[in-house]
Amino acid sequence: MEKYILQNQESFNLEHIFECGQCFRWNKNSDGDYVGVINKAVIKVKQDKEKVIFTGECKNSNFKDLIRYYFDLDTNYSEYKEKLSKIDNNMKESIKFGEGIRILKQDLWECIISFIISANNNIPRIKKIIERLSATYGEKIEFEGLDYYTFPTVERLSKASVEDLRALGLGFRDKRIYNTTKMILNKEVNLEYINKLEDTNRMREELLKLDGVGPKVADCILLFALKRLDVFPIDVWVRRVMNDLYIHNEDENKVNKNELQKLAEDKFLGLSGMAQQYLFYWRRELEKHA
DNA sequence: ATCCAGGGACGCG
DNA sequence: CGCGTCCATGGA
Repeated sequence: MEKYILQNQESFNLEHIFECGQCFRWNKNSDGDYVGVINKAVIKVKQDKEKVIFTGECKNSNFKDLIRYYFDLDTNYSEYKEKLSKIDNNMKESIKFGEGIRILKQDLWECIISFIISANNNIPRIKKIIERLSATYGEKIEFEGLDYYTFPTVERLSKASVEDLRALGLGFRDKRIYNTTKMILNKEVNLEYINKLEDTNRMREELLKLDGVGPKVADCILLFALKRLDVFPIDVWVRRVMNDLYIHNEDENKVNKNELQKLAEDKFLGLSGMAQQYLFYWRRELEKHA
């Protein structure tokens, strides 16, 4: 059993990190700890007061390095928060609410499949589908007496037929997952190449070739797997909160997407992805508890 | 029953 | 190009 402890880590709150919509495979247990799977490692995270304790099984890589990389611990989020807080009171409020958010560095392949599944779907169901996908095509790992599953590899998932996928409850997304898996397998779209690209728009261009990846899904992948903080994924929640705060259109559904994209770009100065996370979490949590 | 969910593909003008 | 429509599924 590996162990790593953080003391007085700035900007780190488990609820904020795991409930802000960026990831789907972390679940809170009865003790309030979160357990999740990163690559081939099952990790448990416990937070009390000024301490964060990571424990887990990790065979293929250095435990501490994996944690520091995945949780983006070498980035100072206080600087982001300071910059964004200066913009207006809305940002100040949303950051106060989600002060412990960090952008996880998620695996590109897993992120692509996960967000294709997210299309016209809700978060609890997205999580269930990804679990079924992992339990069926992933690798079983035992941890503290429970079974966990790695996210399936490209090779493994490529063995699934459209019908196999449909049986997992994917709905109309079955064909998209099937096609995208094939395109990645045969390097029609090369993930290693995308990972090496510098330019955000070149990256997006490549991602948009994949079946089921449109503007919103591409931006989520850019933000959550490729660390592009200058993108602004617009979903129903972001549209809602942006309309409430800045646009005040009678019908939020009629807010023009391009206009909204430009507004975010101008307002959030290269940190629109961070702003999007604070706003999304803030608006969605308030609605939950309303 | 009807609506909605972290949208995208497709066809049309 | 911009816009409407359809797409499976399950929970509210």
